[in-house]
Parts: sequence; C-alpha cells; structure tokens
Amino acid sequence: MRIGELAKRTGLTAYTLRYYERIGLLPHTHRDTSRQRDYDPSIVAWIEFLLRLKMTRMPLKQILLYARLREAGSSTDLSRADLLKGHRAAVKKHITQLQACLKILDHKIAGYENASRKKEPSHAERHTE
Amino acid sequence: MRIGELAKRTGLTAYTLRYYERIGLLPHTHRDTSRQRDYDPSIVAWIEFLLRLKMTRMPLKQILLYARLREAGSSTDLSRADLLKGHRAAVKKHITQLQACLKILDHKIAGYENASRKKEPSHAERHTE
DNA sequence: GCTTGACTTGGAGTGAACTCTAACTCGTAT
DNA sequence: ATACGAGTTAGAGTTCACTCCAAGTCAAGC
Repeated sequence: MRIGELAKRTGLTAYTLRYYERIGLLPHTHRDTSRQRDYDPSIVAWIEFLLRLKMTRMPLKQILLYARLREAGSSTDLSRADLLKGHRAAVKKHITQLQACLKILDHKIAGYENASRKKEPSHAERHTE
Repeated sequence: MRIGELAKRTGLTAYTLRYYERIGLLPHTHRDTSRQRDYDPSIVAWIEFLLRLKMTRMPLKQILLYARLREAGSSTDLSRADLLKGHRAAVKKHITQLQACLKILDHKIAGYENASRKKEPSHAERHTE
C-alpha cells in the first residue's frame, strides 16, 4: 500500500504520515523498487490505536514513548501496560470533568431559556454572567 | 482586585489574563489612579465559565464569539443559548468517543496482562497501578 | 531618596502538531 | 515520447495558545 492509499484509509494526510514516520511514531517503511513507501496493511491497526491515544489527549511525545516500547518487542509489555494504565486513569478523570462541564452547560442553557420566556412581562433579568 | 490577585484566584497567569483581554475574551478593565487594572470580583465567575468552555475544547475563537455576544447584552441571549447548545452536543459526542477509547484501552491492558501471565506462569508478580 | 515589588506596554519567542513548497523521480496511459 | 499523477526530500511556514522580555511607571517601606 502506498502513502496515498494509507492516507485515505486512516484519514490522515500523506504529510502527516511522513511527519509521524520522521518523528518515530511510525516505523521506517519498506520501500518499493522506485523508493516509494510500501506499507504493510498491519500498519493501519497501529495507526488507529495511535489515533485513539491522540484523541484522548495523549501528547505525541508520550505516544512516541509507547511507540518505542512497542518497537522494542514483547519484553516491554509490562511497561506498556503501565503506561496505558496511567493514561486510562487520566482519561477517566477527563471524562468526569467533561461531565461536570456538561451539567454547567445545561444549567446555563436553561438559564437563557428562562430569561427569554420571562422577557415579555418586564425588563428584569435574574441571569448572572 | 489587581492582576496578580486575579491570577491567583483563577489559576491563570497575569500574562494569560492580559492576553485574554488583548484578544477580547475579557472586557477592557477599569484602571486605578496609576493605570493598573482594577478588576471587579464578578470577573471571576466569567473566567471560570470561560475555562469550562476551554476545558471542553471550545477553541478560543469560538469562546471569543460567545464573549462578544455576552458583551452585547441580553438581546443576544438566544444566540448564546444556540451556541452553547451546539457546543453541548459536541461535548456529548466527545464524551462518547472517550468512553469508546476507554474500552479499547481496557482491552489492550488486559491483553498485556494476559501475555505477561502466560510468559511467567508461576512467579508472576501482580503489578497493581 | 532609594530600593523593592507589582504593575505597565509593544512586541518577540516558544512548543506542539502539523502543513506546505520546491524541485525532483517514477510508472503508466495516450 | 511526452504528459500526468503519485510519489520523493529537506526544510520553511502556519496556527494555536500562550509565555516571556525589555524598559519603563508607580506606591510603599526603610
């Protein structure tokens, strides 16, 4: 698979894929006879996982650390598990925060809707912020 | 309240507070006799809400739009409610995605632990945390 | 009256994560 | 055989959201 095809499959651009290879997130790719990258389809699963880590706000530097452990082979399984456990805790915390924000958002929206319903009788506003 | 005090109360730095004022997220502040910013304590509630928006990944540009509506007064209540409703939907979606990622993370971690148990069946250390 | 410390400004610098350009090489279709 | 499209490189540019600097002002304490 060449880079354009992989870009389509992963939703990343070819620029980004090369960038990821450059910084070490993706392994150096095998090249075909004309020196073009020839990806093994198995790379897709790794990129998808990598994107999950990214989606959950893991900085590229930490993903990079994980990627290096991954490339070092199965002797690093426990370190990788540890890394992911730490990240799992962070994600849980983050979800909790987002849920709190959601409540505040709901409250605020309700406030606006109250205000707009009350708008007819008088000019008094009880809405803070 | 001067900028250092507000920084302490909001957890932002004075640099950031000035930056936010510069780009319009915070209103131009009243100055005391020696031209220093003299904040009304009510600004704290607004900054806290603004930080909720930021925490939920609303880009500063969109927060800025909200801030401008806010400064335009209560005639913009409905627009603000709309804006927040759109954002609420985005946040909900984002939470759902994070939860999906969490499952994948759990699965992956379990995978590593299985692998390590198979590797050292008798003296396997239980690696909590 | 001098030092200290918190503030002021315009503008420059930073770090993360891309995103693109220029100039080039290939393989395939017309 | 030549045009086209997809790829190649090193390196420059962009966006976002700060973060800091230099040089100055000001009020209070010693």
